[in-house]
Amino acid sequence: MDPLGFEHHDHRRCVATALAAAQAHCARHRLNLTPVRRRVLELLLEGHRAMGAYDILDHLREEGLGAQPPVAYRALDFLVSHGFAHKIERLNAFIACTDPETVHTPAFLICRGCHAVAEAQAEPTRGMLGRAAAEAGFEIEQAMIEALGRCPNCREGEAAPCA
Amino acid sequence: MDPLGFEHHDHRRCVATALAAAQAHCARHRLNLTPVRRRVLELLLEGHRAMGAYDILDHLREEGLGAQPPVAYRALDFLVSHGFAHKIERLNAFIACTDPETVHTPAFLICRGCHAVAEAQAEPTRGMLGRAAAEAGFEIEQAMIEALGRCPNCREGEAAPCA
DNA sequence: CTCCATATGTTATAATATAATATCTGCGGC
DNA sequence: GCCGCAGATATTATATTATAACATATGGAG
Repeated sequence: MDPLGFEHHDHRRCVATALAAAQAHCARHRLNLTPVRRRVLELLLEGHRAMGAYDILDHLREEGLGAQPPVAYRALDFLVSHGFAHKIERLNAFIACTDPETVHTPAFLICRGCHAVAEAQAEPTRGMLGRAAAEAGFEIEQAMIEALGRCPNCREGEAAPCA
Repeated sequence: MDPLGFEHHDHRRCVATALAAAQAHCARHRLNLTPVRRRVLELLLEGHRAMGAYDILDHLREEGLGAQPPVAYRALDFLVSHGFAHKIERLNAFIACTDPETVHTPAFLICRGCHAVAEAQAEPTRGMLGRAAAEAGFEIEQAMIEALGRCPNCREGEAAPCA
């Protein structure tokens, strides 16, 4: 998929590419992409949507990769802390990062129709928020930006039926 | 404290003022500010920080206003849905709104030192996020912006000790 | 007074997350 | 080799956050 959007795409290929990239990144940075961690990332990439820790755990359990919550949470912690995945606080769910190589402040566009989630770039230290923080003397270290709304696909299906 | 900041202030007075304003607002809009709802708002205003639903519930229980989770959650739902309070997703906690009369997109500055939370104004449909959404054809209906960092008071206590 | 809408009370349980402890595994040093 | 350590995993138990479902009360409209 396009990292910014809701468009259709060659999904099998994007999973394989992202997984290979993650593996390469881990090799370069001496990170240990263990089978569980790798599989969780793969599940997130395949799902291509926000998945709960217990959704993940169900898959792991079926595959004999672990049956208890900490297994899923530890793998997710690893992925999140190294930028391979993000947590969507609004949904208590996790999603694969669309661009792990770039340090960025992600913003998420969450469709309330189909529950798809797109990742966008944000720049919290600019704009009104940055100004307000600067005025208050607050130092922003990390920001979470999640927008709820309608994706283009879901907007098509509704529209004004009046008249 | 000033509604937008981390400054000290006449707290007793700000609680009373906000509570009176809420009461007036409810009267004008035919909203039912029942004792539990009113007390929960007062607790949030007094606490002047993000409080968990179960923190609230503890107080209610002590005061004989309700002992089960739904009591707290229902009151919080009322307050949030009418703009008297906000939920901080990042903390799974709730905080009194500093400006219920103005329709706004709040952004929160959460201090990781003292856990104070300040409310700022944001404008999600402008800036990078708005542009990204527009490009993707996504319609933002609601946004949640939560920044983690250090408030001015906590920044003072640290600072570079080198040299 | 009755009906109805709204609010409250209560029980039970769902969903999300972590603490604490034990075990395993690979690997550098000796 | 094998000791000891660091990181990873496994398991048990429990904490924390949230809601479903249903029963009861309360106050105003007709």
